[in-house]
Amino acid sequence: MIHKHHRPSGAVVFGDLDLAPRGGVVWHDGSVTDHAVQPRAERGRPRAAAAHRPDLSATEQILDAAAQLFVERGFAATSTRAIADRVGIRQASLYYHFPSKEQILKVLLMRTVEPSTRVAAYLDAAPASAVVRLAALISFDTDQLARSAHNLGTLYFLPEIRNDLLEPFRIERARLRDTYAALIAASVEAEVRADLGPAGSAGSESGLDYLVDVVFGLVESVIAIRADRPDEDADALVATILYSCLRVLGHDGAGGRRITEHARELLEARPAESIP
Amino acid sequence: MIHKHHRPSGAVVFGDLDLAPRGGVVWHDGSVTDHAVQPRAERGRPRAAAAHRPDLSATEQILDAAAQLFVERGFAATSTRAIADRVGIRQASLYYHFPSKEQILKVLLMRTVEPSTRVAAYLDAAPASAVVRLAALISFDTDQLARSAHNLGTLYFLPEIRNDLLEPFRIERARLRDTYAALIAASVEAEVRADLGPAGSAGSESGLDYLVDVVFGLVESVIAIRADRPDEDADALVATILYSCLRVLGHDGAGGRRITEHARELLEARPAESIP
DNA sequence: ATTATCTATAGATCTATAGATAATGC
DNA sequence: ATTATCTATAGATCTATAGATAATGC
Repeated sequence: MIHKHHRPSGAVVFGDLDLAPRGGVVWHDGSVTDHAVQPRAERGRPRAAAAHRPDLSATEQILDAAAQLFVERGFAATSTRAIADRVGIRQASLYYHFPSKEQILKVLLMRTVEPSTRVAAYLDAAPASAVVRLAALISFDTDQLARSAHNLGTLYFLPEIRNDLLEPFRIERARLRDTYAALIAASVEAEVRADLGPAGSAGSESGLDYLVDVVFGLVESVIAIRADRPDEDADALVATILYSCLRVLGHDGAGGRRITEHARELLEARPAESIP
Repeated sequence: MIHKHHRPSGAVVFGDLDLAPRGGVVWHDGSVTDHAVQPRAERGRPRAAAAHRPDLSATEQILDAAAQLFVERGFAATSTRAIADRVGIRQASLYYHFPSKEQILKVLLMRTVEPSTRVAAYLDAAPASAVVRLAALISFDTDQLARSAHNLGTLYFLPEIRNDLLEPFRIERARLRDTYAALIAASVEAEVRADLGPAGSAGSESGLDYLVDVVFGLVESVIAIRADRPDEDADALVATILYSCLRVLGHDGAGGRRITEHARELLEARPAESIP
């Protein structure tokens, strides 16, 4: 069954697809095709107040304001009024660009995870050993989280990510985790594998699964660290996390340094279409 | 200046101290002295519905219901109505036991962190090497988080923990982190210390600080892991996290196993007053 | 004519307080 | 008399929709 629902000022919800005329197209997977990231031309009724970020399109201004507020106060505690105030428009004007508050969150989440899944897809079949590809993924992913605009990774921890609307995000995220799992399985040193006990009675929980959890947790720890102390040196933090991941898997000393170096080269060598 | 404010049914806010007659005393640090954890006697007007958990005092019933909901939906998205419904009382009746929704969260947070700070205080001066004491702390703390009632550790990631009222909780947590930092500084193997570069130009950020972040992050990763897959084997997860922390600090192989074993003994040997 | 805003508001919350009430305890 | 509930409600939100309006574009 297809729902068609005309919005007051032209925005249309048609099946999975939400259209928002000027703001671009909000697809069912939450991505936005925005034809105007550049400063909005002076179409439509003028705003009551001047834009705070006139360098961005209205849609981008909303996403930016919402990102700050969702990170700072959480989703439920951020009113559409607060978002609009920060943008410099009236609360109701948000709904010309997005069909709901949830959709704003969805777009932010999809954008945040997309670069990592893209790089993960490239690394899945890249010409290097598993552990080097894993190191490249850890490095890219951690760096991404360490430098994201308003520490957007924080959004991953919002209780609202369990909302039905956000399933596409959770699926993307699970795919990323799968790539990690495959690379980790092929990267663990024999000594560590032995230490982890019941070596995976194929199917059920193996020691390896916990190791995947730990590495994934280590990568994401950058989010909480940034939240606690925003002024940390991103480079040093990212390096320490990669170093720690490699040690956990049994790669230390000169071996670890060689892997790190190759990972850096692999990332620099990747083709343009895998670069977000 | 002292504020005194009589609540409708006898609850009184007096300076920092909130009194709630039957529910016990809610102290300014958020702890509760509850004189009735046991099934509430049949005082007062009867409830419209039967209690779902008649084995607990009313205050404990509220804390339990709120814990579930805060973890599941977050703080802002949980209404006092929803908490009351789950307890089986009317929304307004909550306010006989707690002066505000924030206070409920505060009590939950203080209770969650208290056992770890208590053990940390004991380990600070316990008769064992720094690395063994650190391993004991990691083990206890992780285990605590892995087994808490409704994965209460999740509350640490709520955006609301920045509320002024919750400063005592943040202070407790910072003290715990300080213990970690001191023990880690004394536990890092020389090789790792050297790898971490600029060996701490006393005062500013040293490589060691990032290592503390990483270990703290590793311990807390148990929260996110439980949230993702609630059925994981807590023992195996805790063991893997401890194992990983030790490897990160340079303690692997037989040395690591020896530390783990001693840490277990140290925890079992601790005096009764440090046992929550 | 199209676009992007605006004003106004319906309807549904939500927190906390006021004060009544139905038990038990003394 | 004390305790622990209840009913009722004030007042402040908050999301989303309806429809008017002030620009530009053709």
